[in-house]
Amino acid sequence: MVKMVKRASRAELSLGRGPAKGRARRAGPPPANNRASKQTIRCENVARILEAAEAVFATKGFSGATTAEIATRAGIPKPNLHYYFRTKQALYRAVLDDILALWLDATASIVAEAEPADALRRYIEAKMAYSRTRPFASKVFANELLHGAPAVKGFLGGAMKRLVDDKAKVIEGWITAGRIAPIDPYHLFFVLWAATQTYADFDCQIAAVLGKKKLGPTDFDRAGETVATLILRGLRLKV
Amino acid sequence: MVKMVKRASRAELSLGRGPAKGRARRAGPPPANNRASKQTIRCENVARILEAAEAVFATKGFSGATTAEIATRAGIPKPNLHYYFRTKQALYRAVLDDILALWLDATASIVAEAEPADALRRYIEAKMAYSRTRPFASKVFANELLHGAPAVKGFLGGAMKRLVDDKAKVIEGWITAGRIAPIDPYHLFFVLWAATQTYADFDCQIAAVLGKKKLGPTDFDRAGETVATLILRGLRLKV
DNA sequence: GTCTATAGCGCGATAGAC
DNA sequence: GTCTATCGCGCTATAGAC
Repeated sequence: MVKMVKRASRAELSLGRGPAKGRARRAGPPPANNRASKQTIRCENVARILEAAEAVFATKGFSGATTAEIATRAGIPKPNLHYYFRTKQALYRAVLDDILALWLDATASIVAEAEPADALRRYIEAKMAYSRTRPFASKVFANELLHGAPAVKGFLGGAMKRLVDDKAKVIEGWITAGRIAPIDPYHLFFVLWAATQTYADFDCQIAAVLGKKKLGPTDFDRAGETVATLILRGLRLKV
Repeated sequence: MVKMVKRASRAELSLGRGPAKGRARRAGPPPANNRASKQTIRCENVARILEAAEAVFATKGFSGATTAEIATRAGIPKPNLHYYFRTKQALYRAVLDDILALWLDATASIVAEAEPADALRRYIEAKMAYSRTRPFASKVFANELLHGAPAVKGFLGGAMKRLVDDKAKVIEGWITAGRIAPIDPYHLFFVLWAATQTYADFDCQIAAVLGKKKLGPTDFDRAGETVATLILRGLRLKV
């Protein structure tokens, strides 16, 4: 199994969406004084490659994506891509690593002390916002899951399971306290994920059925409102 | 299976190859009538290829799938596959055609005269049953949508849109009659699709989070119960 | 660090004997 | 109708000049 590499340089890339979690910097050769511009170039190129790769992997899948297309989209020659990421597989892993961090963050509002209706509404809004602003991330993840999650199985059964176990306890606490109606907390999460991510993953189907060419902000607003209404009522909470 | 046989004859037509002379192939029941046995062999082979192709396309995606693997899984030599389906693309289209028919059938219970709670519960159970018994079909369709639905865009904006327009009117009728609480009928369908298909498409994620190796019948039962409960309560119906 | 040119090879598709 | 043997394209990845 390939070890995670080049994590350090990605910390400050993330395209300005949300605060980057503090990560250890690269433990490489000590930087000389006038390396600044070179490092900047490297960071910029890596960022552009990762952004291009996310888009191409999202629309073509892993096997359908070509390093040539990623390089073209990133505006760099193809061999340079292989200079920054030795293999297509390594580039894919790097893209996925970025996405996994996003996924863990979204549950932040689900805590025992919160008002259940507020917490769930905020969670749905946060997930729906990801679907709107980071559709490629959602699609790359969906594609990975569809094919059996070869690269993220460890994550799913590890960090992700622990997080959901934790949040499921919060939900159970709310049920025991009579603050929400009884429900299976795990399946509640599965439904929430599905209902929000479907607007990113299967946007073309939703747009086609709605008779539109593309989903717009109002579609996402209406979607979020519908999901929140169904779930809150479904837990016998005041909408 | 009946559908596959039907599709087989359609594939025969589209191939435009006339009947040719030859003899029986592998070991099996001796032919009572030359013509009939040839057709039987053709139907059987086409059915086996379609079944194998659905599984391989589901787990590998279109580009990740190889005709060699499909042929091996179907138990026939690779060139024979190209004899029945001239190109990989044509085989993929044939697999999709089978799946689209399934998708349209599922809404049968949603009719104005029905009791809303019964109709919706039956719909959820039907969709969940597809996720359990035809996971490959769901995955192939999901994969197609993820990549922008190049092969089924016409279907989505055509037959599928008309069907959903129709069923949405039924839902609206229920709302106007005060039989269910107000909701956007289109987004209700999107949530229902997402919540049920996620158990086929992303089964590995759900299994991993539940700490299991694979989803079993009881998982699907519990999932269906949770989805039905959330939706029925979400429409202020008695569970 | 950058990029041209190309090696190496897996894959879809076919020719042609049986 | 079946199957062996193979072709040629397009892809990942690299060697080596600048």
